[in-house]
Amino acid sequence: MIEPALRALVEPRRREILALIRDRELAAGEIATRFSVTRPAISQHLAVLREAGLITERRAGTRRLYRARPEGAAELRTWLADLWDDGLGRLKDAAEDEARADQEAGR
Amino acid sequence: MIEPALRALVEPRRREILALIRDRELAAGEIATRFSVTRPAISQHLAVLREAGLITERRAGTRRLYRARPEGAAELRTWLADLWDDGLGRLKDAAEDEARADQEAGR
DNA sequence: ATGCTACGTCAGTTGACACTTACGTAAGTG
DNA sequence: CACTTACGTAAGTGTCAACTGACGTAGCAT
Repeated sequence: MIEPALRALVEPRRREILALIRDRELAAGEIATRFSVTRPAISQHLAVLREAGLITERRAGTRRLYRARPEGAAELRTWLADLWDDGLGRLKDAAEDEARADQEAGR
Repeated sequence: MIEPALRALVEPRRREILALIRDRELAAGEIATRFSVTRPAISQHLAVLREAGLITERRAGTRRLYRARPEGAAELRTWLADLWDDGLGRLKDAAEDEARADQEAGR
């Protein structure tokens, strides 16, 4: 399930949206005014972020308030950690490889 | 510079490639045989991963050996941590500046 | 009911991306 | 030298994602 999150975070505007609603709630329209794209575009971005589990939606009257969802990033972070940090000797091995590569390159 | 890394990781095959060369070196051709796509496709994936700083390339004769580069993920992980855990709002302000600049530029 | 506000959604266009085939190239082998 | 191996690169194609403009809808007030 990390794929939707990664795909959501690739878009620069979606990352900016996340930063905007990281520690304060904002309505869709308020978010849209901060960007140069049209309001429907922001609405679609919010849908992508919501389906990725990265934000929460709360309805208040005619408005919809959004906020970043911290748990959404947890899965992504553990996946990222597993991909590289698993096991202990990997960094050492990589360093040895680089040393060997430098040597063979005649540096 | 997190954008190239994110863009590289969105592709499922590139993530599989990374997992393959996480703790062992592999030649481009050997990697290609593990997938159903053609060898040039894998070569293009490797170029994307290399430009994102996620892998290292080492030439040995006519072959090119690839391996995951642990440091490549460090930047991505700190960015991910800052996006949610940073209590000071520095990243948020930066994003707002970007959004405002984007808007004022009329993009 | 009428009107207004703050949204989401649909339809269509454009640009980016992954893929294929064909070609070019550097390093080793007879 | 020619020949093969192990690659990267170029050109073209199909697909998907982001955008715009038009439309539909829920909530509130008059």
